[in-house]
Amino acid sequence: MSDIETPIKQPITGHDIEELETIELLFFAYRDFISDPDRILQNLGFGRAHHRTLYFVSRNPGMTVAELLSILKITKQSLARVLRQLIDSNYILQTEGKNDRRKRLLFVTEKGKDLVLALSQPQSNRIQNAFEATKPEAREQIIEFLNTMIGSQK
Amino acid sequence: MSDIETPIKQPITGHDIEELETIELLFFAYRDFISDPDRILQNLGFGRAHHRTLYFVSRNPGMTVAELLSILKITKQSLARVLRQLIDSNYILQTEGKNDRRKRLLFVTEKGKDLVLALSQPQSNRIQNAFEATKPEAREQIIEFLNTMIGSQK
DNA sequence: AAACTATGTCAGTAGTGTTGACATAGTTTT
DNA sequence: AAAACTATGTCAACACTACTGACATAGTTT
Repeated sequence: MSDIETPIKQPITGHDIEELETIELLFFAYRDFISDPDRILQNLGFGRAHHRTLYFVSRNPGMTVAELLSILKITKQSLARVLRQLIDSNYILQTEGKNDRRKRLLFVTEKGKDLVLALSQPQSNRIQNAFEATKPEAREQIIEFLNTMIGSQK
Repeated sequence: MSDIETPIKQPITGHDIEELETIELLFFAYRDFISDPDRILQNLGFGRAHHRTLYFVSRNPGMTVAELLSILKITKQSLARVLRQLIDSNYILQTEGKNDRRKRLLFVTEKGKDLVLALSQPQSNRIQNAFEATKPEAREQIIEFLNTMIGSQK
């Protein structure tokens, strides 16, 4: 029982030390990557969810609410507030589907497009700098690495 | 004025299209990367903040609360709740600093170590798979890429 | 007409984060 | 020794993002 309260004084490590260090790297990289647009969003009273929504709609004009939900992997109720705010403040607009009038097709407005570009700019710059710090041949490999990180694990 | 309500029907793009695509890739990669341990945490009633706390303490045994705060970049009050829960449920323990008795040195317990390893395992596997999908020479470049992503932007 | 689909909304709750204020113990400076 | 500073902890109030479950409406498919 004293066993349970013994402090482990050595850093956790193991055979997969390189992977552990990469976990850390990913945490820091993502934290800082996301911090750039956060500052802009704060002035607008928006959060990260607004950013993501705006981003994916801008990249997939005319996408439906259901498609957006499946990309973001959040619930309808979580998206609802965010989407409402973006529509009410004229960053996004909805049109009825032509074939299926139940569907709401999502588009960014000019205002929305401007915001997306402003939000993405610091992130683009950050990525560009990071690409420039590596060999040109490495880009493809980095993209491959990230692609393999995606999806459910076998 | 009708201008403001014009839907933008073309996907946002630009000269930095590769960077835009990488933004997306990073979003998906991080989302899925973090989803593995999320499932384990849920069963314990913990969240991501618990994971991060446990992780950094395990990697830096004897770190102080202040050091942990500056790594996580959150406020003392945010950490307090999480740290209290981890201490109360015996995953982390505190000892007084030897030189400075105001400081609280943080350690994981055996129980804490076991949990960290369980949480990190799927992430390690994911990273390992991703590394294996790339050329061996690319590892170094990927790490360099991630490192350059970190920090405040010039 | 019935069943299903896409979307929207209501109410309640959880986790993580914030700010500001204040308390206590211990250390450093004067 | 008193004053100032530091490390930590805690209280209250609040914001954002997510969740679940239930229900409503309009439109489509069977």
